[in-house]
Amino acid sequence: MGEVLSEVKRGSPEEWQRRLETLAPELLDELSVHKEPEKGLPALEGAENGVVMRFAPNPNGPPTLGSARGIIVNSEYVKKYGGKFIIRFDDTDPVKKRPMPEAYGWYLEDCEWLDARPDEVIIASERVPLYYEVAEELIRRGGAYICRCEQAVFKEHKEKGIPCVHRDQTPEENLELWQKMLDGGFSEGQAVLRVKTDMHHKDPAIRDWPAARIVTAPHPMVGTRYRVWPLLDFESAIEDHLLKTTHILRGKDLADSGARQKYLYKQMGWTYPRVIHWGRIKIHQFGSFSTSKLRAAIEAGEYTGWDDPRVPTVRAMRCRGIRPEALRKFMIDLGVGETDISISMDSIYAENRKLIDADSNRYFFVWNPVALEIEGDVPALARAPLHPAVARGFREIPAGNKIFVCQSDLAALKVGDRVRLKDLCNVEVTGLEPARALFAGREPEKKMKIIHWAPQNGVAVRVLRPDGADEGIGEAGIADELGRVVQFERYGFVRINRLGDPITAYFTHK
RNA sequence: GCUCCGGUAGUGUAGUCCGGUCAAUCAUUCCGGCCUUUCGAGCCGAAGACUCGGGUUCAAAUCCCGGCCGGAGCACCA
Repeated sequence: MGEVLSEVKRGSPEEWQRRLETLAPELLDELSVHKEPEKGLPALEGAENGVVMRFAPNPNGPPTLGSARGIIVNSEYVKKYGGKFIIRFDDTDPVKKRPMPEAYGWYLEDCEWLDARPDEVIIASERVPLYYEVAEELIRRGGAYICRCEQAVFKEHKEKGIPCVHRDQTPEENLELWQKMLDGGFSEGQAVLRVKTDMHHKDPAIRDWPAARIVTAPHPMVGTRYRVWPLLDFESAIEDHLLKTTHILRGKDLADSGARQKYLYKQMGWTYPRVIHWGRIKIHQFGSFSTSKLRAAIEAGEYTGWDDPRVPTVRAMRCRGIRPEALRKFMIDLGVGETDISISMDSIYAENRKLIDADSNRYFFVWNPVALEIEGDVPALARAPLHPAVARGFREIPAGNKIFVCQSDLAALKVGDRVRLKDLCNVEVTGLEPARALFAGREPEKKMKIIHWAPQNGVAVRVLRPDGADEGIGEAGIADELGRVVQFERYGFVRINRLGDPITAYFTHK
């Protein structure tokens, strides 16, 4: 080996290249081929013949940006490999994660908007009998038992790794107790269905886990039809089998579910889907978002609703003029890493800006307006392009000797300064309190500071931002842009959401 | 406490499985400059990273061991 290497060292690279050319030219080609990074999502193993994937939210509020990631990535894989994309509502807790009846539709709407229309929609609360069937079969096979330990007692058993007395009940006894649970022979907390795993499993989180419990409170969708409700691991395990799910994308918080559910799969003779975990996502501008916390804040009146621009929901993004394509591209670029990530809205904004810039008409909006009197021959009408680069025509803005400018622009000026009023004329400042100026020519001059302005009879505009609100005056044409995204020059992009006095716009981004 | 999973520029991300093409990709952000009748767009340029320590090897971001840091689970929540 050492000999070979010292020989290699003696030759020049060029010499070796020549030798390689004669020996194996095909290897040389290989050298110059740079592995192109695969665009989009990483390949899924075992996806060659199509996939069945599901996104399984609890409908206790509308989709957030976190949900959007799940919707987009799952649906994108289905687009990529063919197959089926399923939305499954895991709404099996009538109390602690009480579903919101409206939220089911909200999810479907937002999926549609995100270009992720599901091929199938499943609602767990409508399929409880299916879970009962599996429960009974599992009991018959000796894979589950009715545990009547008090919660705290079982917890101790679990920590110490010792089975409780109920673990040895025969299937017949368990079947009888199960029936008693269903029939109302037990009250809440008195009995629970437990899946047998291994009380000596080294990870305590895996030991005999609960599969179903008694809840007597009415469920918002099915009322009091059921008094025994499955827990997530049980419901989800069964559904994934019934739906023939091939790949599960699962948050790291559910990382133990696979290990737990595999005991059930083994007992039932089912094949477990492939699982990919991903980390938690946080957004700088919003922090982490839990639907329940949001719900509480909205109910407390801290926000105007689920589409308040300060809130990280898909509907809020929609109202702010974020395009679904921007969200898709962004989420797909994130990939499916297991690390927890903390991202900035700036990246989404940058993506969105590329999409909306060419389509957005430009308008003047003056925030914190201050009146400016101009002496001289100011044109009565300004003609400004709707877009600086795309020929889409012009907007006409009444001007004249009295207009409005931003207080902050005025504050940066002093008497004697010359400034360009965009698309109108030049002026020379002659006074500040009150603000006065003198007409100073119509032709633009190089290097002159340029500010925008608003007409005396403009429309009142209120911009709601994630970080507050701005009020001011805009040109009248803004009223023609309801529902569209426009750019307020030198301010940023906004979506015109409501006409009226004032017109309400949601801030999109700079 | 027990168990599991991560750690590449400010933020994300590619590369890690199968060590050499990596003086490490792309995006975003930031900073210069140009251009522009917007502080938008565009163009040019710059800066910026392999968690640490050992080991294996001719060669380590990549393999092994240990430390540190971070996250998660151990609910009759999802």
